[in-house]
Amino acid sequence: MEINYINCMKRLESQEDYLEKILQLSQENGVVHAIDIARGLSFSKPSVSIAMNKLKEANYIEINPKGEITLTPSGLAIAEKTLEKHIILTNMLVRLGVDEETAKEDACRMEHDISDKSWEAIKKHTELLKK
Amino acid sequence: MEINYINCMKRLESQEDYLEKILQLSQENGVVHAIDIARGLSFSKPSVSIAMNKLKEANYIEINPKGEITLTPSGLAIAEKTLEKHIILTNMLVRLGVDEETAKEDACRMEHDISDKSWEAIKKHTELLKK
DNA sequence: TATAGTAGTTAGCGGCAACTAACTATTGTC
DNA sequence: GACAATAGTTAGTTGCCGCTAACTACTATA
Repeated sequence: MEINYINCMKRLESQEDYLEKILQLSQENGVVHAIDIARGLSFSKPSVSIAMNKLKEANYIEINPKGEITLTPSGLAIAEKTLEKHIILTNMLVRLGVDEETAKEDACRMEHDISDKSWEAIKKHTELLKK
Repeated sequence: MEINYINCMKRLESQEDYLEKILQLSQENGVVHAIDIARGLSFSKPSVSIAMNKLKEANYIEINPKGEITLTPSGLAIAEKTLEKHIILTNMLVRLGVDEETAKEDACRMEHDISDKSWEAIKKHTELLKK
């Protein structure tokens, strides 16, 4: 098999992790502060502070004067897709016989690597399986 | 679903890429030099030179005075596993309807993220499919 | 009201892994 | 033998993304 190594580069996956966490926290608690993200991801406050500024610059989140963080439509789109990937990949692995712990860890990394094209194919397949 | 973000950290994936490429080149051409790797991965010579020293330090490769690079048993083990993941993941995606180009690109990233446990499960599943 | 705790920021650091520029050493050809 | 091409190395840079230390600002309580 011929293997093409070009375009193997990772996208900015830390951003996806942050956005996914913001979505998850907003679903659980409503309001999201930087400190919640730091606790949720086990990162330091400065790491989160800097990451939030980058996400704001990229127009993925908004931060009001109270420090409340909300996803913009484009940020929400990424967060939802990433979270969905996380959940479905975990389920896929569990169905294959992988223990939940390991499945979650692997899904957490793989969720950043799957192109939209492959993602659509996987989703279609899991929907077929449900029937 | 409860999601655990701890232990989401990547392993050293550039090393796996290098080892995989060395195996592939040795299968194709026999002898492998740093320059072949640089061309194969579209990396600069210095990048490869430094990476080779690290792989040598880690006892994954040996480099003779002529500059010929060979995999040690431990390096070969990683290379074979990574290459196998690459191929099987690509095939999986293609079977799901993803075009070959995209499948290869995605497999190239995902191959580094799958734990041994999940990998065994995936392999078992693909072997079942063959029957 | 003084003091302590909480949230967020700024400055500076370290590891990883790519890069360019510029060097050395070897090989091969006229 | 000289000169060019090829292979590899060294030095220094960049970007990403964590970190700690130390600061500010707000809040809440004795």
